[in-house]
Amino acid sequence: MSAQAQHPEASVATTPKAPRRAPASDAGADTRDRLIDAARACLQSEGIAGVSARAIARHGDLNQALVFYHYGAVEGLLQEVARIDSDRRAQLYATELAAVATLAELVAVGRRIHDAEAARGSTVVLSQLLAGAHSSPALGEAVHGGMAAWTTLVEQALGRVLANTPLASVVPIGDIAYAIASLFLGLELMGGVDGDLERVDSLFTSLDAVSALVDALLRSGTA
Amino acid sequence: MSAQAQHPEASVATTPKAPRRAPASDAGADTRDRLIDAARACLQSEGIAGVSARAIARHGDLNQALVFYHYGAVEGLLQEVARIDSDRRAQLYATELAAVATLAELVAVGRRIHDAEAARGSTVVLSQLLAGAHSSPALGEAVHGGMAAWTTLVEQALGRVLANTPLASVVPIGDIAYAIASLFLGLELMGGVDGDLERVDSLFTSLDAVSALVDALLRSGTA
DNA sequence: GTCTATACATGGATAGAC
DNA sequence: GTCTATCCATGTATAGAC
Repeated sequence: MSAQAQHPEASVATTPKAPRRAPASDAGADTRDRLIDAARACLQSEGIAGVSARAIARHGDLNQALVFYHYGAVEGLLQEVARIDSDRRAQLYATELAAVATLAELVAVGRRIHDAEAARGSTVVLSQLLAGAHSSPALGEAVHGGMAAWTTLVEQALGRVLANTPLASVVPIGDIAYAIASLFLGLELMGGVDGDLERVDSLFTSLDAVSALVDALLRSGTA
Repeated sequence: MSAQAQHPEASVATTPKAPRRAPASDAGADTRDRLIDAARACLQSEGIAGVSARAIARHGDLNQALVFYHYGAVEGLLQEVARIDSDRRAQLYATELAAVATLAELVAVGRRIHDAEAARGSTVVLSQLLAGAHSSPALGEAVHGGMAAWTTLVEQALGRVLANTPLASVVPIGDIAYAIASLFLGLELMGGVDGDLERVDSLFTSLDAVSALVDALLRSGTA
């Protein structure tokens, strides 16, 4: 994904050139959207190793040069994808998790989100971006924000679930939230390889039963 | 990572050419080992997106053409890396998990394995291979075997832990084992991005406490 | 803002010398 | 079995026309 670097680096971008990122202005906004979508599609079907300005352009029937005009380089575009997806995800999770008050509900929301994200293919995109982030600090930074927001939201929901419960002071909520977020990621990666769609479904069904049990125990231990 | 494919495909490899895989014979065995090591190092420091025959050669001070002579193509070499690492991992896990009889021991083994694998960098390699596997069925196949073996070993250990326990008939061992394996993977990916080494340590410490508690409950519920 | 054309670099893969 | 040299495909990035 990288060749040379005869770019003048991060100069101040004097006047009309190299809008390192979206100029925020009106015109070309549609093209930028199409570039984002194309990059996502490319990431999804070719993987991070198959991404290039030309490959992205193909996926959106766009001109290869537009990547450089609007984002300076392929990586700039990928960073933008990471940011946008992070925001969308944060909003989705915030909405879904807002009403969660029991473990069973948390599991149900987890399944719903997983199914929706898997169907949309956005977890594939995320895992590919994460793999790419390993060798690109800037991309890593762009992805990291989204992960942190994710973990925080799960943490808050967990806090609500366990509030006024004997477990509240025992269970390390931050750790568990981190584990849950990691588990989500791992499930996607595993699923991408073994192609076993029923596995995750079975897992969630098991968690349904277990969470209902724990909820009952919690209610009896509190009240 | 791919350009053209003017390779005669998987012909029968008449006589002296294109030993699609390691000829198993003596000579050149050392070179093959060095190629494997170089590929691993390359995967680790450049990521799947930065892997190429030339990049691999650089990492091992080898000649680029050797990749094609010994493995037919870059992907063949990566598949070999996946297989070898899978075998090593399966052996390590089998040894470590053999003595596990309680949840606390399982957690302790989990921490030890995670630390060892993280220190060695082999989880980074695995996650990069997994990302690459998404767009390469053959590589996916090579990686999948290792994951399955992994899950199976955890499953067997869990079975032993819960044997003669009220939970044995309630807990879906296969699902939990799959979740544990996924969690391992996810933790590595997360860690690669947020660079927070203490997080996982903290998580394992929490799990130590929880597992000890559950073990006590199990023992009192059985005996 | 978008396109075509083009420079230059890198990578896959092979032939042939050693 | 390993190396050098080489061909050709692909990719990055820019210049300049529209």
